[in-house]
Amino acid sequence: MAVIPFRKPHDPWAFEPTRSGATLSSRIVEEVCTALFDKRLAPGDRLGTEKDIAEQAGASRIVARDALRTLQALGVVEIKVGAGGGARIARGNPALFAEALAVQLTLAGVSVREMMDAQRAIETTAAELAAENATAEDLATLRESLAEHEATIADDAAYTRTCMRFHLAVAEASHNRVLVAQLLSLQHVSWPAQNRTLTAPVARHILDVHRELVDVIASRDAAVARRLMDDHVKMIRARRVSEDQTSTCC
Amino acid sequence: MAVIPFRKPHDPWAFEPTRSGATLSSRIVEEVCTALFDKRLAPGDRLGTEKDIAEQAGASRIVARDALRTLQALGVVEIKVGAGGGARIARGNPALFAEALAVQLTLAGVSVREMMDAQRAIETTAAELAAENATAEDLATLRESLAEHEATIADDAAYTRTCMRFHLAVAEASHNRVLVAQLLSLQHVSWPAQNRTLTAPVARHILDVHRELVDVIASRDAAVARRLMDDHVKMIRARRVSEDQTSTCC
DNA sequence: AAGATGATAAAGATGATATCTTTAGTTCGA
DNA sequence: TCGAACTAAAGATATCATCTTTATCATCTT
Repeated sequence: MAVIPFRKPHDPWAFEPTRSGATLSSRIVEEVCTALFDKRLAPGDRLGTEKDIAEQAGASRIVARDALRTLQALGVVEIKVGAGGGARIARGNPALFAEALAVQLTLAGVSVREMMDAQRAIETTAAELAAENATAEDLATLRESLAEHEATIADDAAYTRTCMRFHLAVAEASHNRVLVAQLLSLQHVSWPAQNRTLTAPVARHILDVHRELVDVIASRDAAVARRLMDDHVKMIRARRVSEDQTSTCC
Repeated sequence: MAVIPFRKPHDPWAFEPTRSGATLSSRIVEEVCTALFDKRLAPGDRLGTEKDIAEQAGASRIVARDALRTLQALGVVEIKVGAGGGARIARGNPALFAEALAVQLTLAGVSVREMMDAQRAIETTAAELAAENATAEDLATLRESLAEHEATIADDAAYTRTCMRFHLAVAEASHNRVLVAQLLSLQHVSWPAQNRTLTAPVARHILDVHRELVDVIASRDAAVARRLMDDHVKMIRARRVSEDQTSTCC
C-alpha cells in the first residue's frame, strides 16, 4: 500500500479488513479520535494545515478536507483560516453535542412521554446535586432568573424561554457537566412545542415552585430539592402529554 | 459550520442571499437539519447525488461533498456509492451518537464523579420505568443475562461486559429510547477503565443485587426498583472514584 | 426449445487527485 | 495606525479510479 499509515507499522490492526476497507478520510478521523482518547492529543493542540495533514497521510488535500469536515462536525477540531491557522483540537462544546442528540432523537421519533421521563431523570438528580454543590454565585444567578420570571410572566414565549434558562441554571448549579449537556439536548428537542396551555394561573404556579426550589437549594436540602423537582417535572410532563394528544388526535 | 441553529420556524430561506460568515456547505447542512426538525424529511428520504445537491445549491461538487461529510458525521445521512446510490436520510444510530458524546466528555475532561452521578440519574429512572413497563420478553432477556453472569463470573473482563449488558437490558426494559441512548453513551465513555477492584466477593455481591433487581422488576414495584438501583450505582460510584484517585495521585 | 443460471459490459455514483481562483485572516513594515 | 504581503481555507473545474447496480447475452440444464 502506497499510503503512509498514521499508525505505526507494528500495529497488528493496521491491515484488518474493516480498516483497509474504510476510506482514507475515515482512517484519518479514527486516528485523531484514537489519539484523543489515548491523551496523545489535548484541546489546543495543533493538527496543522490541510496540506500538512494530506502530506502526513500520503493523500491529497481533498482527503484531508473530508476528514476535517467530519472532525469539525464531531466537535473534535476547530478550523481557522489565515496565517497560523489550520486545525486545532477544540475545547468541549456541549451545545454541539446537544444538537447531535437532538438529531438522533428526532430520527428515532421518540415520544413526548419518553422525552419527559428522561428529563425527569436528569433534572431530579440535578436539583439534588445543586442543593449539595451550589455556590453563592449559583444562587445569585438563580435569584436573577426569578426576577426575570416576574418581568416576562405576561409574555408566553419569553416566559417559556425564562423557564428553560432557569432549569438549565439549576443544572449548572449542580456542577455536573454531563447533566448540563444532557439537559441541553433534551431542551433542544422539546423546545418547539412548548408554549401552549400556558395560562396565567399555570405561570404563577410555576413561579411559586421555582421560588420554593431556589429556597430549598439554598437551604442545602437535597432530598426535598429532588422531590420538589420530581413533582414539578411530572406536572410539566402531564401538560406536554395532553398537548401532544390534542395535537395528534384531531 | 458544524454548529447548526435549527430553530427558525419562520425563516423563509428560499430567497435568502448569501449570509456573510457562513460557508456554502454549512447552509446546506442547516437546510437539511431544519427540514428534518420540521418533519419535511424523514428517515429513508433520498437527498440525491452529490451532483444533484451541488446543482440545487448552485455550487460545485466540493461544497456538496463538504456538506454531506458533515451530515454523515452527525448521523443525519447515509451515503452509498454506485448506481442508484447517493445520500439518504439515515435511521437513528445510537452508537454514532454515543461516540460523539464520548468525544465531548473527553474534551471537556469530565470527572468520574460527574459521570457516575449522571449514570445514577439515568439508571434509577430506567429501573423505575422497567418495573412499570417490562414485558415478559424483557424479563426473559434479563434472566438470560443472569445466567450469563454465572457463566462468566470467573473472568473479570467477560463479567464486566456481562454486567454492562445487564444494565443496558434494564434500560431497554424501560422502553424509553432516550434513556437507552444516554446510558449507551455513558457506558461508551466509562468502558475502558472498568475492570479493576473486581474481586470475587464483589462479583458475587453484584450478582446478588442484579438477581434481586430482576425479581423486583418482575413484581412491578417501581419504588423499590429505583431504590435498589440507586444503592447499586452508588456502590459502583464509590468503587470508581476510589479507582480514579489511586490512579491519579500516585 | 424454453427457461434458468452465469459471465460480461455499460452506466451511474462516490472516492480520490491535481490545479486553479477567490476570500478571509495574520503578520509585519512604513 | 494603516496597508501590503503572506498564509491558509473556501470554492471551482477537470479527470481518473473504484465500486454497484442493471441489463444483456451466452451457456447450461431440463
